Amino acid sequence: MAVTLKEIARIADVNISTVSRALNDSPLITLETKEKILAIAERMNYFPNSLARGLVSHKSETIGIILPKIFFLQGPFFSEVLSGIEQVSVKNGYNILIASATGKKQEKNFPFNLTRAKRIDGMLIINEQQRIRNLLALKKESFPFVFLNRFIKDTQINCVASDNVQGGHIATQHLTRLGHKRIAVITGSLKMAASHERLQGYRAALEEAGIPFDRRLVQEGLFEQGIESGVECATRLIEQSPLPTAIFAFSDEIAIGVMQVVKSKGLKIPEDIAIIGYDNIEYSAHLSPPLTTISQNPFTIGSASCQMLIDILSEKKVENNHIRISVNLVIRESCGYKQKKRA
Amino acid sequence: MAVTLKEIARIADVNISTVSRALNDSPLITLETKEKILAIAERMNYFPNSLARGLVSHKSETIGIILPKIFFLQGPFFSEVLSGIEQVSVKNGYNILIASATGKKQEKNFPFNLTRAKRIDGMLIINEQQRIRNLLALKKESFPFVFLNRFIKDTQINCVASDNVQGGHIATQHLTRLGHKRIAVITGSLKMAASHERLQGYRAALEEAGIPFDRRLVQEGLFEQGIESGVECATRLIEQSPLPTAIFAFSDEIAIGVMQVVKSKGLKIPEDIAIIGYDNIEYSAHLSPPLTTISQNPFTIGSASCQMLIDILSEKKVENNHIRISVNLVIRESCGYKQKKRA
DNA sequence: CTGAAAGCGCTTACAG
DNA sequence: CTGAAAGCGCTTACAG
Repeated sequence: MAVTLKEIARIADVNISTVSRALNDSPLITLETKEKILAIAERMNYFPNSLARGLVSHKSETIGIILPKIFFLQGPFFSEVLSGIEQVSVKNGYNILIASATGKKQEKNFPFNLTRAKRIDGMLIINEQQRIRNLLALKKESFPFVFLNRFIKDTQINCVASDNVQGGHIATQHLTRLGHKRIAVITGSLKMAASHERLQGYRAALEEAGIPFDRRLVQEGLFEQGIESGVECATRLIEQSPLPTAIFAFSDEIAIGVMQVVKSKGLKIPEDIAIIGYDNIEYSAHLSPPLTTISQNPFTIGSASCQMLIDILSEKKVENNHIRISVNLVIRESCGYKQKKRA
Repeated sequence: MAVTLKEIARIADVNISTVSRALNDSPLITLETKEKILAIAERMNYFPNSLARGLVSHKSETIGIILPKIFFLQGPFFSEVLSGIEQVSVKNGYNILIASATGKKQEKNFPFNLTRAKRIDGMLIINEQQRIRNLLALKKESFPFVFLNRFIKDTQINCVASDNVQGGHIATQHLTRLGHKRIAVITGSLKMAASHERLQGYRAALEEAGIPFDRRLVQEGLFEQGIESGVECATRLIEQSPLPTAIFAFSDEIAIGVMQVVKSKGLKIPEDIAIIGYDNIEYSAHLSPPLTTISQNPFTIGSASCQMLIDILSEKKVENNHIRISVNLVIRESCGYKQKKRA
């Protein structure tokens, strides 16, 4: 029923190894036989059984994407990362297998359930919480992988991540340059490396501007809570006196919550309080006032990590295995850039 | 190097077929030998080579997800669908392979490149534009698949989709019940079935309310353009006289654009013009005024379709192979529900 | 350049 | 209940 090498060999009246050579562009075959065989294969709609092929070649031509939790799939950030991965993988003839590390069984068996099943050639791990122990197990098996969205100190481990330190830095610098001195910050969970790194950039920028760090201006929010979290934290900040003159939110969604609180108190943005966000979500340009923010490049995180993995799989030299993806400052109106310039 | 049945058999001092039986819970084995073998397998961190297993069992335990374009990955809708698929597939021990139908080669070879490669057992096709011809080819190969997010008339083809007719209907009905007679509508591309179906619901609701259909109140927008498209179409609508008293946008993003235009003209929402959206994106609750909208259930679309496919793969009876996922009306303030009730 | 054979790591009838 | 053998559909040394 299924079209196999055997079937094609029978029709072409050659051995199956000859058919295999024709299909694999082997030099060990005359152009004539090759063309005859390819014509037959095409006519029969032949496609190789990738299981059989993989069993002998030890390659599946598939990249595994390891996700922490399903909820990570939500939000435009991950979608963009996935798009980047997808573009590079398709271009290089690789398939993508989504393997969530969710569930007790999966977690217990990770990574052997994946490395030994031979279904994937390498993996891209998107997992803030991934236990280092697991990564070392992978390393010991010398299974190719790239860790996304967070840097591991171990230089043996390949990483691609957004430059959060830079992001925290340029956002804060933008505010200090506009003359702000009391700059509050609303982080994501302090369990996440991203929060710490951005905070590090924030402190560096303060120091450069000669502004002492004030712990009371730091509120710990939650990325998952988004707007709600922004409302809560901003409410606490607004009770302080003197008021902060600027608030740096570690996500645009948090910033949206902040804007709601600030406006509801009758304060003007940016005149009374400047606000800067992080992520440049689509809606941020349509807020009132349009939100100044940091734009990450999730697509590039995806494409760069996938390219690195494919380079490793094809045994190309990888010059730099700790790639930091730059972020950009997107200036709109919530920090009053234009106004100050004119003044 | 790799742990195989052979290796385990050698250590347990039995034949590899006995090892296979132990691992596969076969009744043809004594509890004693089974336990001995399982202990060894666990200690050695054995996991079966899924390629070899699949080659003989003719099952890959993998579900393919076919996407039209990478850009489809963006937006919360698809992410939710994917989450639903993921939850059901993980629970049933299935992996997910993402196979984009993008690229000339892929498009030309679809679906044989997938069905014949034996990498997947069935597929979920998320593809508004997917050519019917391809679906028939799949059907002819009797390859299991479910078509998502659109209904195909052919009852032989399994479909799971949002009830767009219902959505168009209840949104419009909400407006007619509030007394509106001039209800404009901004669709998505009329090339998309979703637009037509919602329009069908819109017309049905008008008819029920005894309101004649007026072609001039229908503007064709573009889902991809979102806010921009809403701005454009609303601008055209606002030039009409008499003005529509309500605007039904086929996406929340379009509705956001509409709100901007309406406000910029000095018109009040909902007093001068009521606005209703579609999708219930996260931000819609935080607009001013909060947007009344239709919420779809993308997670359920994903989980229901995946369950249907798995039922088919496990040869369970599928009672209904055309599943329509209901939508809900989310009443907020942009149509002035509360106000009218009080008045 | 082509063919015959071995083998990738499994499962599953077939003997016993 | 266990083992020996065949076979899934390929690739790739080894002969010729």
